[in-house]
Amino acid sequence: MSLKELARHLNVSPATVSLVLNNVPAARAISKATRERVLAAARHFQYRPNFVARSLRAQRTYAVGVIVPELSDGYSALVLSGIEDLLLREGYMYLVASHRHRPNLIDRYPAMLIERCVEGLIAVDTPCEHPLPVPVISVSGHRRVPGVTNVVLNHRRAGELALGHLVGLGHRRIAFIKGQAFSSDTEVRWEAMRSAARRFGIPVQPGLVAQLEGESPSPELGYVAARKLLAAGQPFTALVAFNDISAIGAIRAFREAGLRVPEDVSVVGFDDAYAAAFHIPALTTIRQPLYRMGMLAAETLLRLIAAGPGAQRSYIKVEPELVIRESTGPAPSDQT
Amino acid sequence: MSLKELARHLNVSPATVSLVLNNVPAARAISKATRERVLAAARHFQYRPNFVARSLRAQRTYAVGVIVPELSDGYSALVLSGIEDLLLREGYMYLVASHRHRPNLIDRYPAMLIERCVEGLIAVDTPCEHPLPVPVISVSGHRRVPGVTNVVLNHRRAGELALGHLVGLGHRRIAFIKGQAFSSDTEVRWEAMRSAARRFGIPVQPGLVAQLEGESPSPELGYVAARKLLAAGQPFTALVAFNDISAIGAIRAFREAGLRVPEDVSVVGFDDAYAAAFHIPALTTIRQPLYRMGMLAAETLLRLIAAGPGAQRSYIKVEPELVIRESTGPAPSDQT
DNA sequence: GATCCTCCCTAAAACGATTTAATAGCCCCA
DNA sequence: TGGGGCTATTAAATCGTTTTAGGGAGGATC
Repeated sequence: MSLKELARHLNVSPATVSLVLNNVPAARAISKATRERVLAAARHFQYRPNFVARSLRAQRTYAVGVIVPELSDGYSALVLSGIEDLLLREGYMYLVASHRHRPNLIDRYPAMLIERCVEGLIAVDTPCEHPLPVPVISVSGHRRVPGVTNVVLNHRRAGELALGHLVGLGHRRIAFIKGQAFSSDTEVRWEAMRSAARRFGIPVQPGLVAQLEGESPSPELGYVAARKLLAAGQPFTALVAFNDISAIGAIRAFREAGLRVPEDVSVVGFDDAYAAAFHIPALTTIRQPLYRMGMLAAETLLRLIAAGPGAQRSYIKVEPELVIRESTGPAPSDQT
Repeated sequence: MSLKELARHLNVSPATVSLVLNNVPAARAISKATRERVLAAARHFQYRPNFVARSLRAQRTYAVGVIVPELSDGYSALVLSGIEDLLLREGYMYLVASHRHRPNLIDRYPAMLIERCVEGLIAVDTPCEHPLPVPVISVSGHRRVPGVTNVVLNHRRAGELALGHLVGLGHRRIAFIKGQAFSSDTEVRWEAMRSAARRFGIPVQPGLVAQLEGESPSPELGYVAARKLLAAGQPFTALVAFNDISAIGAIRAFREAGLRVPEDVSVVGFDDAYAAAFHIPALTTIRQPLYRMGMLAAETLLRLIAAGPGAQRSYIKVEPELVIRESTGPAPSDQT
């Protein structure tokens, strides 16, 4: 039932009904009797305003778009939870699109969402190169692009936490698994690790660095990378993995090679995904406040939408946290 | 830039522009010269039709709503991936809402989505009791509700696969972890297990049945349930868990109790989530084709939308698959 | 020169709301 | 009796499209 029909039924004009139902200041001019008649009828017919019509008129959709690489990788899902909670609380909803790292989709999805008249965009671990006609928040984006606000982890601190922990346990020969080239955090995190290593006086040997390759969100990639590290033959007593998932894969590779974790090799993950706490051994990891990052992104986006184009910071920083569990331990004394 | 402005710029009527751009049959009546002029201008100004206006006019939004309990639980995310792939391919987008099992949200979200003019709804592992004015697909729904089509697993077969595998390995004392009361599959799966046990002549002892309690999507719940089973003191050599996540928690509990998996206890999971293959030990599990279930749900929904109200089946069944990995093995001979 | 095509295009009415300026009725007062 | 000031309501424009019925121009036909 439309507002017009409701008005006809009541023998008043659509304007009257609209004024009353929206309870705008101008509605004080409507007599109390009419007001109540309208409200009663609306209730009786369960009138619900048509959202599309209203959006058209008001030029507001109360919708934002979210672009993620992959829904089922733990990382995006957690950020998304934070985004969702904040958005729904504020009366917004969101459209999701996951591009699975396909470059044509990474280009097309922002355009598609904007065509759907979203009021803003949140890109999670997804590069956004081109300025867009709506405010954009990039979670884990690091490039300075006009109109884009980046929500980033304090990676310098993250590097310190990870390496500080290992160095404190006596490790000196530390291997690394870098993220995939397409992951927004890869470069920044790698730089942070290198610089932390420098500060701790730990050498970073080329033979002790592997990189994740491929797009699957499974531990397989970490497994493959760890096997490469083992194959390289250069001894190490600890590994810092790009994320928890790859850490889990690496642990499996170590185990198959007869190495115990943490007795022979300590492993530090990253993210603190659900899986981390309940893996065997439970993962020591650098926690990213992913849920909070999602909330922060959404909150900032709504603020930018409300403020109109213009004012925005380019960086919002959140702090990592070291979570010590079972996958790290003292460096073995019989270093070979 | 709107169609109207474009028309003014070209000195033609909006109707002409619309006809040409939509390339409708009636556009053949527009002279080739005009047609090309319009197309060129549209390209030049990068004209994009306003989706909201078009939706209002056509009374179509090409959007559907998806309701899930939780985004970050592996299960929903996989189903969602399937849903997304099919929807986007067909030019649809979707709005997500996750209710985290809160009853008021389970009631409100369908209404909210319908108010947003979605053309249909997919409920994943979420009860939908009331008939709604749009077609609804329920993934893992089992109740027969008018207007709701259920996409379900062949649970009878799933029970056979799980118990058949264990019985084949010599297990007779088998423990179970049932799902939470709120999970749509809990009852059906439990019935399937009981009936399979009956067919295999395996007794189902009350002391060997625990139930997941709580809403966290972490393995914690399985851990707690397994500890209850251990505390009950009744011996068992195998466990069938409600899902992979709880199986992982259970394995941790067994390990803490000094039991080896699979040497002392075999564990069968359910779902075949990403975590299953890379857990240590890798999980033997009953695979649900979650991605395909999502696709199937979306495909069916679009078909129902196209067909208009009326015709729909109430059940669509998919088949489970036994995936044998490391968490199951021969029953220990020294049964106590 | 009236009639009838054909060809090309447009006016106008939707879709369902919101909002602004205007109006109709009424009372009061000079 | 005319105007001023209320109060209660509404007409009409608007948002940006789509679609249908129809109109005008020009040439062919009778």
